[in-house]
Amino acid sequence: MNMGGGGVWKLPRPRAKGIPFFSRNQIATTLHQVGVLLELRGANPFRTRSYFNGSRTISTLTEDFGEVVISGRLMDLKGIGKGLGSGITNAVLEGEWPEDWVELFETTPAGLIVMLGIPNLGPKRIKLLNEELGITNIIELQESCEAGEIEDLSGFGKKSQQKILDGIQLLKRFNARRRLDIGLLYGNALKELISNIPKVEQIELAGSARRKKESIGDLDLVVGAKPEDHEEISNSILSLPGIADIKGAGDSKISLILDTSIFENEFNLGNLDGGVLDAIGGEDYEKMEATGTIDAQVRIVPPNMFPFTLAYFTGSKEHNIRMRQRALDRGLKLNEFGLIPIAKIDDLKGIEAAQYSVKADNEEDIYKKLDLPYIVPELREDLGEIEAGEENKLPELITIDSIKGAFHNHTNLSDGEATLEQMADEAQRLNWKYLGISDHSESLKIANGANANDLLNQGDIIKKYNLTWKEKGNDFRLFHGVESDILENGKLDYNDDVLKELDYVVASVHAMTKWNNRDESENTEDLIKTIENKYTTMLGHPTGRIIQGRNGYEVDMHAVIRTMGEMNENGIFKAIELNASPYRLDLDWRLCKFAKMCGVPVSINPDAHDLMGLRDVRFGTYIARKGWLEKSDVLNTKSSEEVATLFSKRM
DNA sequence: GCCGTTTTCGGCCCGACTGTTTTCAGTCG
Repeated sequence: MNMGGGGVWKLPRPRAKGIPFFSRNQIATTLHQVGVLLELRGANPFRTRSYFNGSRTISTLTEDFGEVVISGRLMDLKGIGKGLGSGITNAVLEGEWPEDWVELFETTPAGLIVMLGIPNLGPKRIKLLNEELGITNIIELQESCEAGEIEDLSGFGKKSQQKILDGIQLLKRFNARRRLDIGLLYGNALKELISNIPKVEQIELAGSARRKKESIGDLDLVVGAKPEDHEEISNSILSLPGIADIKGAGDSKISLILDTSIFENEFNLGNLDGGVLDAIGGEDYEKMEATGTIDAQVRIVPPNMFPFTLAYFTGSKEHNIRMRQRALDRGLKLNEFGLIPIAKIDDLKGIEAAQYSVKADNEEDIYKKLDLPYIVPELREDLGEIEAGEENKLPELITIDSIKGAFHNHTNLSDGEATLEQMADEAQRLNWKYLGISDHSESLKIANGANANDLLNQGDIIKKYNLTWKEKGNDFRLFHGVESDILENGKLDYNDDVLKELDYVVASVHAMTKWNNRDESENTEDLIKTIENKYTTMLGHPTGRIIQGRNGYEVDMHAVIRTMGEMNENGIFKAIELNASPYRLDLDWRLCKFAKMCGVPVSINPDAHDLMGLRDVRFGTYIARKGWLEKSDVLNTKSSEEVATLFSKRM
């Protein structure tokens, strides 16, 4: 879902074909945007929150959204009341947006929305800047800062003016967030350095990096140590290498800016697929990342508080709200210092009250005290994990060691760096039992797509290798596939005589411009046609998004997955890719759970273009875990015999 | 705007930090 970032916000136009006039994604996005616009108007924060909650409810709905609206069950959903309910129903059934929403969109300068991306600048101060100085976009804001006009405003000063300027630079460079792989690189490097400081008893990465979000804002680390050692540890942290700047250093919190000198070895992004590199800014991006920085917050707490602080700063905010509420229901108060019986503390607050906290040796203890089994960080998003915990139905999440191979990989036959042999060797070094080779297909000229002859030749070579390995008793094989471009009307590259020779086909969209310029229903129809093609085995990078680079094309992925689920039910094997490249992580984790529910196997594919690329499956595994997937939900945990059987289940 | 109910309006998570301010508002997580 496009929650903002680039571009001007516009209310979507109704679909020409009639009811439902708007899709789930359109409604969810609109609700979110109305919420943001209301914030910029200074509306009641609880009112704005109800729009955000409504957006969330609708985007995570597992039922068919149109049907829920048409059958009049919309207002049965928790968080959708009279106001939102009637507005949405009218939009979906009549094709008309509520007047007050239209007014919000028409009268709010789009630049104000972009300004929200500047760190430490929120809706209230943006509103003030707009009203007092007439600022409507980032360019005017920057000019105003440089002219020194901001510091004279009430509530602002020299420091805020400089902070805004710094923030604008940050926003321009990184869109204010960083990809998971980058965040983990910095986060683990800092964790390692701090763990070597004497008297540090515990250290853990918290925040969205620990929850394995696809992108993260800044790093949070929690350190446990005796109070008398805090000052010494704090000083040691401040003298670590890799610190570009110190933003603040208090008793319990240190705020740092890290740069790439934190890494012992040269900063290296690895080999990227040309299309991905272009989408993210080409060589300019590589240069920017090599000279990049990231914010980090380190909190130092006594060991007895460590589990509470860790849980608190791991989040998510939504999960924490539920946990706090759960504590309140039991006469307890949960915060970053402890889990405290309310009856005991009178007016004591914060750290003072924490002396009465119940004891917890680790996070498990906190969950236990609130009558829940331990919930792993990846699941802490308030997307059903608390309910599942109550019923003891939490999933047993997949781990990297159950991966037996992967199916979307390129060789130098198309745009890969390594040969078939090198890729096979590397897969065996990883202890995999099989590797799927799927080079680009003929019509993708830009990626040196293979012609039919070369592709069939590759198949012959693969057969020979497989035979040799079998004779030697080597438990490894290659599967021969192709990453076929999706053509007009869901057609694949090559004719049937070629396709039938392959073990499998990964069907992927590459003509992004065309797919971006069509509406959701057209794209959805074409994807469904592709899936219904006899030779399509799995859908590659389902939406085509590049994290921090571009949004995916509009598509009703629920409908696509539902179709795949029906086909699987009827004995026809169709899988969906979770592209494990940290630049993609597409299928989105929010949809993994839905695929699982529909019985659609997920294939965690690295989309490797060189040997190192194969190791990207770990990012895919993180996201699969975040998406509630268990070993049995993932195709590439199966044995090669099982895979071969599944691939043969065509129409 | 939603929810729940003591059914018609009050509560909605809560604390730290920052940069302003001279006791607090805004932002963040």
